[in-house]
Amino acid sequence: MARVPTSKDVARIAGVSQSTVSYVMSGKRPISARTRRLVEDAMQQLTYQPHAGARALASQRTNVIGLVVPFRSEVNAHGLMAFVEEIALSARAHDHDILMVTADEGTAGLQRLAGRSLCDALVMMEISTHDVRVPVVRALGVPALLIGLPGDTTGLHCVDFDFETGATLLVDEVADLGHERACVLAWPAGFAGGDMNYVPRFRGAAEATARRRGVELSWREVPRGRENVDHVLEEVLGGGGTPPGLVCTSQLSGIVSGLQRRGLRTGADVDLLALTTDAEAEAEEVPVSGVSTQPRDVSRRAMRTLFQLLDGVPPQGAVELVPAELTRRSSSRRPPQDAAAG
Amino acid sequence: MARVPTSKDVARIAGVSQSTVSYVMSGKRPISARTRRLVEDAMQQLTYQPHAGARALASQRTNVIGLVVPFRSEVNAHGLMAFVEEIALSARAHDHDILMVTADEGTAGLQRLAGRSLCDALVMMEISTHDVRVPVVRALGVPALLIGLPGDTTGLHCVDFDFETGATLLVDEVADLGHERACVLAWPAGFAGGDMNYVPRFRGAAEATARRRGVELSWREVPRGRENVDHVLEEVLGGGGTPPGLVCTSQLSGIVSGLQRRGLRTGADVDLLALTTDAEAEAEEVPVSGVSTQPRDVSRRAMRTLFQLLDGVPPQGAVELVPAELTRRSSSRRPPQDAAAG
DNA sequence: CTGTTAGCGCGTTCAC
DNA sequence: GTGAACGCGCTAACAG
Repeated sequence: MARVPTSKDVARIAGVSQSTVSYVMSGKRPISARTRRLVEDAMQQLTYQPHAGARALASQRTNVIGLVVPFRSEVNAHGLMAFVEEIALSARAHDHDILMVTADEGTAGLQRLAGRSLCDALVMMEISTHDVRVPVVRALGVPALLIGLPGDTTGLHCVDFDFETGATLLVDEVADLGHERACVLAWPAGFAGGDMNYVPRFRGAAEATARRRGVELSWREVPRGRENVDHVLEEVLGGGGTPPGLVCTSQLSGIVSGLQRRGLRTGADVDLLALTTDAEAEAEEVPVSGVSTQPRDVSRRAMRTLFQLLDGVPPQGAVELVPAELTRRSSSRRPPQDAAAG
Repeated sequence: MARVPTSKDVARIAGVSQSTVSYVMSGKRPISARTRRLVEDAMQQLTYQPHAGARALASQRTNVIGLVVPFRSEVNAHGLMAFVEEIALSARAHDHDILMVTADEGTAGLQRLAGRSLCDALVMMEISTHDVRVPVVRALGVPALLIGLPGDTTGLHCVDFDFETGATLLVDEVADLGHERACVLAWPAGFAGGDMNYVPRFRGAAEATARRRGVELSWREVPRGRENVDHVLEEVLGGGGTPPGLVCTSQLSGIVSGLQRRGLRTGADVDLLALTTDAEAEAEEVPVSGVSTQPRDVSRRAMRTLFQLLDGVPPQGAVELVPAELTRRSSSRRPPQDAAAG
């Protein structure tokens, strides 16, 4: 464990002054080719790396992004991992690192990260309508980016998936398939604390579209557990007659199993669409059609605007929605040409 | 965005010197009750928090642990999240934070974290037998803790699950159930890079136990995908007669579905045991018996010894294995009393 | 028990 | 185009 080389060592070996080394690194001043080579060679030779603490102290910038991770989230683990990985990758692409705090630290985590100057900016996910952390970040005055929409977005920067358009696409597809009835197998009542506003956003758009298309829409919350799934499916499908077009927003695999138990093949006996990630949709034995919530896209956009903020680019909008797209796989029939075109 | 208060401000308001403030915080010197109150009141009043960079510069300690996360891992996402969350929680319990780097940064990430003094120690997961990162951490001389065992553990500290005992428990259970044949539905050939030594460790112990118990053991690698699962199950179960006791080490849900497709009920028509996490085992419709790899336990032990290292406690052993336990759920019958006792 | 002082390693004015 | 000098906020010897 030999002593770590400092910029002073580099300067000595290169035969220049310490500040010259600094300018070679930052590029904030023109440096002659010869001097630059001398310095860079010295750095290589020593495998020099700047001390993060010293740099943070002098420059007031840590090159670290604080990320609040909701481990106890009810959304699927794969989706969460996708968010986090993509955020980490984006950060590295901008020469930043990620300091991770768990969401269950609540506001204390935020105050620590900001107050101790552990990071330059914050990223938070799973924002609820009345999220207690929101007023805190606002007051903190730290650059922040929220993934999800709080009720009041004033003074904030948010990125979220466009659930409204997602709902529209899904219900439109059900209508295009000729169904007179649609059923949304929806998030259970207390899902993720019961205060996620994408639920009413999705529902509002779904109902509006159903009205527009003359489709009868029923909204069924599906509690966890096999019995509950079976019970809801019995209510929805037990009456006989043509089953309604199904739109599933959570617990996809549980519902797919439930349909299997009833002897229904998705894409043949019943049309199933889902709001979920591509990965989850494709993991089912019969790949599921529907709208992807695109966690990676959302993360990328979030980080893009976050770095614009850090670079002093004037923010163009407080709220950014990632557009929804419908992907047809095998769990639903293909609509007739004319309907699809309409 | 007013100026952040410093310890100098605290000192001025408390009417003491800056170093006294420092000693109140660190407790490295006895402080009179009166002075302590003065200082703490001033801190409260200013909502003072020490500057992490400045502290790191002066103390040579960052209070940050670097964590290398293998996002692209083939092990299940839930298990990975459990590891990471538990590590984050343990870190906070010791007043440390987690700096996260992705495993695909390779050795570059390690050198950056260590070279720039971004953290005091490293935690790495998914260590393979000839992991290229291992010689690097060794050379770096940074306190490190590996979750998993490299081929050569000299000079390192490792924590892993006790796969040998796990295998023994599983095969013993199959024997206790009266089976003359056992079949391990094993990791596919190139799993996680094909160099994870828990595979041969598990296999060796499984085969030794089978020999000891007079059970005929077959080892079948199960490649991904429904067709592959079905194909292997056909080979294993197609011959008619009593099916062998099944031990599954990966792709549990795919295999459970495959058994379902063959009309076999686990726990009745066939005994199924698994090596997996409790969460995954209990997520199946018929909860699966077997041995849990205990990601949270492994993480906790890892962090415990890591902090002992950081606190200068002499390390008691280079390799620590988390003991295996068998949990009986519904996917396998209960062995007769006398056998279980044996 | 407390205050004084000298760094920690780097960024950034100034002079040259 | 370059170097000397100061400050960032905190810790830890050294005095008293």
